[in-house]
Amino acid sequence: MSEEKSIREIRLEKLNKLREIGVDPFLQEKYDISHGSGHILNHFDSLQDIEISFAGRIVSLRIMGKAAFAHLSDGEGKVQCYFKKDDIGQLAWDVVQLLDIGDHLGVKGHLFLTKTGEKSIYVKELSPLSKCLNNLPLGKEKDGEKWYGLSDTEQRYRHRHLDLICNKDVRKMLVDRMKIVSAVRRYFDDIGYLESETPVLQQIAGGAAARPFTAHYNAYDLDVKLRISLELYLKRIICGDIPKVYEIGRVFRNEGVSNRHNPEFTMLEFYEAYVNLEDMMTRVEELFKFVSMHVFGTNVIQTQGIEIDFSKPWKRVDLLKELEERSGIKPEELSELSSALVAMKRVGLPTEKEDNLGGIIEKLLEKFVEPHLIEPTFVIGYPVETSPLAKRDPNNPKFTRRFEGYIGGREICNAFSELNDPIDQLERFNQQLQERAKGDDEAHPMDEEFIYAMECGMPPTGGCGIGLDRMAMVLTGSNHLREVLLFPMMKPE
RNA sequence: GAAUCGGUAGCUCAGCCGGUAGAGCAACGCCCUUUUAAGGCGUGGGUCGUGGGUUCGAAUCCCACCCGGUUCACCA
Repeated sequence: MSEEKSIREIRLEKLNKLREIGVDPFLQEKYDISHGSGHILNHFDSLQDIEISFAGRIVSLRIMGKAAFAHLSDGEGKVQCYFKKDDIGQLAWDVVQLLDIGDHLGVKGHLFLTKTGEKSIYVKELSPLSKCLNNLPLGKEKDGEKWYGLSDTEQRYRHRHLDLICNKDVRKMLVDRMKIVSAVRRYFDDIGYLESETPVLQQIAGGAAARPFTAHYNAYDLDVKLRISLELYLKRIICGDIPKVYEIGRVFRNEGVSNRHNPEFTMLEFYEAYVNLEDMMTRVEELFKFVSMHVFGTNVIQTQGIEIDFSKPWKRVDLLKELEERSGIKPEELSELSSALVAMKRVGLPTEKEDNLGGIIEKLLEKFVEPHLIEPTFVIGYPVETSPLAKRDPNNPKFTRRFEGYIGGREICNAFSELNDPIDQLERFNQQLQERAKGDDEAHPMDEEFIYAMECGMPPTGGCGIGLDRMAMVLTGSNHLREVLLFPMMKPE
């Protein structure tokens, strides 16, 4: 307000001056780049005597009388450029005076070493490629130590482009995440899976226990929900005799935000006919190994202070046995609701809200077992009440042929031998409806079309779901889901 | 939803036992033809998250609210 001229106004004036001398940065459509920053710095010696053209954002600028230095960043890395008035001429020198940190610039010249030994471009020609109208929070650093930058978390998430420009480690993590998703696709494509795209707008949001978002479709005057999982549609594709299918897609759950939760997140689900639970374990093992190798070039990654070698098979444990080992509660105690409640009380957990045996078992699992599942582990055999879409275990019909995979104490995947018996599936849905009637608004809804598809014949099938964001967290060693989400959910300012 | 910490210049922060604001970087001007956290001299820039209250006087104390971080709860 009281400021004579804002930075934006000053920069607009510079833009106009550039236009007056016939150098309009916004008229440029392209710039031929001979080498990227990595190539220039890594192959510096062999690039001597060659004309180099390079382009990037000005991230530092030092004008000294009749010469100037700037660092240009192409995102991957930055290269210093040297401008000397006598060599570039008056017009180009005038242009240099009108440059700012944040502008994009193209340069042509040859490589040389400065007095202090920095690999640099001796510029002969330059070409402004865009004008930055704002003051960018670009920090300075020396010897790896950083003095300034953008560190306010709120600003970083609200203005992610600034975060990407200013924070190299942030950029790397988000780029790694993109590469992870790409590698996941390649894994499934290579082994003959077909990628599908199923509806996001659904009338019955099933496949998981979660509150959905709702929307309204005007043309049909119809209330619709945003999907909470991919499962039921993908299994209908299996029923249509496409035997290997996967989808990577955004799902939406109307729940809170935390370190490990965002209302929209990316789910990977894959289904394969004629295979079972054990085959799904192999798939998960192979997938993590493949992705780790293709993104990081190694089977061994560091996450949360531990080292994980994905060339080794994951540990396999039985849910009830592991629970007994960690809590002392015997499997027999968990065969009836009444005895389970007694056991739960004995180990010091509140029992008031519990009226579901499966729910109790999962709660005990969460408290006693999950924190210990540091190395990659499959926990096998989940209760039938909380697994309405999984085949029963023939040896113990109160449990299912289902497993969850854990790394670093965090749930990574959920898989089962898919229930393909339509009679049983209908019963399970009816049980879920009873739960819903009792007030559980996350109980699974009835989906008659899904039942119909199954009645037409569904082959035995193995299926698995993986939260890709959580997978990216593990592989990048991040403690926060938001660090691997480009634009996490934020309340309006 | 609960506890707790925070919101001061474009950025990173200081000031907070009440006396209406400071630093570094960024910006502007001048000098400087191999600098690199370039340097030297000078200049400008803030409704101190929002709204109330206490007070002669509030960035500072009190209350409410907004936004964010962390931990917990919820999320099978």
